Order: sequence, then C-alpha cells, then structure tokens
Amino acid sequence: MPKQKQSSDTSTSEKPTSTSEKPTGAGKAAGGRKKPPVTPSPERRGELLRIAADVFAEQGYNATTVRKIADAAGMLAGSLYYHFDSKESMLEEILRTFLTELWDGYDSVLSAPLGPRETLEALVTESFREIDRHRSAVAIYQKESKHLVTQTRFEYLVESQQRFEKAWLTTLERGVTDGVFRADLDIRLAYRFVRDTVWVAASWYRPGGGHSPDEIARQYLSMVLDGISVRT
Amino acid sequence: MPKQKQSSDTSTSEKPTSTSEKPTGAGKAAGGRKKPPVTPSPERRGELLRIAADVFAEQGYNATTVRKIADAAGMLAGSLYYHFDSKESMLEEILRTFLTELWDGYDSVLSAPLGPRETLEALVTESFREIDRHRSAVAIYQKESKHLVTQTRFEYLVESQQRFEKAWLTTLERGVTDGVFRADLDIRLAYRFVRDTVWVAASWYRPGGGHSPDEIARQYLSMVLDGISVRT
DNA sequence: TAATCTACCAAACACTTGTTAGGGAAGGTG
DNA sequence: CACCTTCCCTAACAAGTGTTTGGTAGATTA
Repeated sequence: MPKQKQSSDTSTSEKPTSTSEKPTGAGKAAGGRKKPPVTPSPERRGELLRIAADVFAEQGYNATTVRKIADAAGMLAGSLYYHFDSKESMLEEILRTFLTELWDGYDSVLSAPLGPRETLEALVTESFREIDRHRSAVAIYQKESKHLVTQTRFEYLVESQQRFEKAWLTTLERGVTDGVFRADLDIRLAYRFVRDTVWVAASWYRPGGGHSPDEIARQYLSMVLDGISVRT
Repeated sequence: MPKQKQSSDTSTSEKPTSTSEKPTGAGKAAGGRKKPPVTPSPERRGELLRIAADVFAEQGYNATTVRKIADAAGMLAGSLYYHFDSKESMLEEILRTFLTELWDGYDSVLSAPLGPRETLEALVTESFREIDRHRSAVAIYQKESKHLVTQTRFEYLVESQQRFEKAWLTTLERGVTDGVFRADLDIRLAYRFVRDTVWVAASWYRPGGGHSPDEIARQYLSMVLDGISVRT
C-alpha cells in the first residue's frame, strides 16, 4: 500500500493567507514575528492563558475550539485575537512558560552538592511541586508533545527532553557507581520508569485533594526506592 | 491526490433507469440503528481498523481526518463508509476489541488460585503482552479515554475501569493482609503507581526493540516490588 | 450471457474550523 | 471637551471537516 502524501507538509506550515499583508508596518523590528499593533496587558494575557490551559488539558488541544476557550473566558472567539496571534501561539506560550519554570527548579537542584539518591529525591519532589503548580500544562505536555516535536515551532520541546533525559541518566549512573542504586537493572528502563511514574500523576492529581505534593512525593519515593513488597 | 485515472469513456447523459430507484426504503422500523445495507468482509474491516488505529495513535483521534485514514489505506475518504458507519464507530470498535481481549487475559489470571504477589506478577506480565499486541489501541485508550467516558456510547470504558480498579485494589489488599506487601503505604496511591508504571510503557514501547514483553515485565516487577535502591 | 455482489471512486453536501476586518463602548489623560 | 488606549463585539471569510449519494469496474454466480 503505497501511502501517498499530498501537500500537507506537517512541518513549518505557513498559512497561505495571500491577499492582505499588513501594510501598517510601523513598530517592532523583531524579526518576522507577526504581532498585533496593540499592547494588551500581560495580566489579562496570563488570565486567558490559564483558562485556555484548563480547557486544553480537559478536552485535548485539537478537540478544543477557540470558541470554547472564548466561552470559558466569557467572550467571543474573535476577541481572543486581540491578545494572541493564533490558537497555536497560546499553546506554545503555555508550554514554554511551564518548561521555563520547571527548569528553574531543576537547575537549582542539579547545581546543588547532593549525592545521587538525594538528587533523585529532590528531583521527584520538585516535579510534584511543578505538577501542583502547572497541572494543566503538564497534562497538555504529556498528551500533545509527542506530535508537536515534529514542528519547528516547538523545537524547544526536543531540547528540553534531551536535557531532561541527560539529567536523569547521569543521576542514575552516579547512583550505580556509588553503590546506592542497583546495578542489575537496565538503566534506560529505570529512567523511563521513574520519569513516567512521576509525570502521569498529573492526570489524576487534583490540588487540595488530601495529599500535598510533598506527601505524594514521599510516598512515591518510598515505592520507587524500596519497592512495595515487604523486606525479608 | 491519489488519483489513479482510469478515465474510460464516461458515457454522457446516461439516464438512470426508472426501475431501480432508492432501495433504502426497506424496513428497519425499530432500533433506528443506521447500518449499511451491504455486507463488507470482516477481514477487510480488521485490516482497515488496524490502519486506522495506527493513525489514531500517532496523530491523536481528533487530529486524524478520515481522509488521512483513507490515504493510509490507499483509498478515498468516502469509501470508508462502505465498511463503517462513522469515524467514531471505528474508534469504538478499536477500543472495544482491545478491552475484550484484555479482559480475556485478566480473567484467566484472576480466576487462578494464586497468591497476591503471584497475581500481581501475572497481571503485570499479561499487561505488557497486551501492550505488545495492541500497542496502538493502548496508546489511543490512554490519550482519549478520559474525555470519552462522558459519552454514553463509551460507557463500557467506565465499566472496564471500575473492574480494573477493583481487581488491582483487591490484589493489593490481599497482599497487605497476607503480609507480603508493605502496610505503611497508601493503597490507592500504590494502585495508581502500579497501574501507571505499566500502561505508560505503551507510549515508548516498540515491538522488536531488544526487549520482549516478558523481559520488560520482569524488570518492571523487580523495580515495583523491590525498588531501585540497594538493600542495606 | 445476464444478474448479482463486493469494494471502491467521484462529487458534492452541510457544517465547523481558525482567523480577519471594522467598529464601538468605557475610562483615563491632555 | 477632544483624544487616545484598552478591550471586546459583530459579521463575515476560506479552508477543512465528516458524511451522503449515485455510479461502476471486476469477480462470482445463475
């Protein structure tokens, strides 16, 4: 079955909106970025992004129409374009904001003089705190990142993934070398194991649900480090 | 455009005979189920469902157009409706087939006279085998089930989830009672922990990638049961 | 040979999608 | 007051969506 692709070209899809090209060229000389000639307040932007993130997380990005977002924000679809360039740019800003804050936390952990076990504990705890803070963004990231990484616009997702993997693998390898982590395990499997167990929690975690992020982190660490079976 | 021009005569102005007119007037008084009056072969259906499942898993259900599915199958969009009622019914059949086979395996495990630890091991192993067999369906299930359960058409997903949770919680509780699982852990957290560690593997697992399902199951069980840290 | 069945194509339909353009109300500032 | 800025609305557009309808080539059967 020869699959024949027509001109869909999933990467770098530039809209063929040929006709009217913004002749009001005054203002920002910031490269080719298309930007509205007005200045919406960052506070309102943030508010709308939080609303959009919730809808994206709940319904999925593609299933979310701009009219649904506008509905949740109490306005009409077209009004969103006073604040944002496009639906996709909302998604980008949501994920970028999340990843920026995530790496703020991770970097401070990784630069601290900790042993491998303490580093792992700190990373896991930090992750649950980020889930607590950016639960919608995490849910979106998990569902959509896989097919976003092919687009050049979301290249920073790939970069983040690579840094992420490197940080975790290094920590695990140090632990094996130091004799605090078991040497008989496939280290890449262990990495995916730890990574996934942490982040999928975003799919069921609800803030204010009895367990604090630190409490959940402690329990998860207990299971990951010592297992669920009784020691004999 | 996969247009294989046959381009034969295309006879002009061939009036349809007045004899054969609208065979759709047949019965189907009750029910209201819209069904094609033809009988497509189950083999072809299965083939197309496998193709559709792959596209759904890769691009997401909502981002997948029927034209993409048809493209992957080497036909045109409308032709799919000879085999299926709708795009949604394809999704339903994919998930239902998967869950049916999954519970075939689970039920035979659960009805066996095994201790809690052996039951857990068998369930995990069985799960990885199902991931190996229905990797696309599992990926779809994980991404889409959360917002499908609200539709009455997919009620069986809720039922399956409840059986699933009950089976796992019962096994874990038996283990605690029998003293083979730790009693100091939140059992619902442990359930989600085990559940997630298993099923998220579908997002990265590729058949024929060095590890067999049973091998992955063994490693995962080793981590879940005994942890990744060295026992002191 | 004619009738029938299977599996597809070709072309359209009604609707939804993201996005744009112009306008206007509210509130501050000179 | 006039003027500007901020923020949203009304109303549309073009492309893409799932789906329907009618037709037909090719194999199978009568």
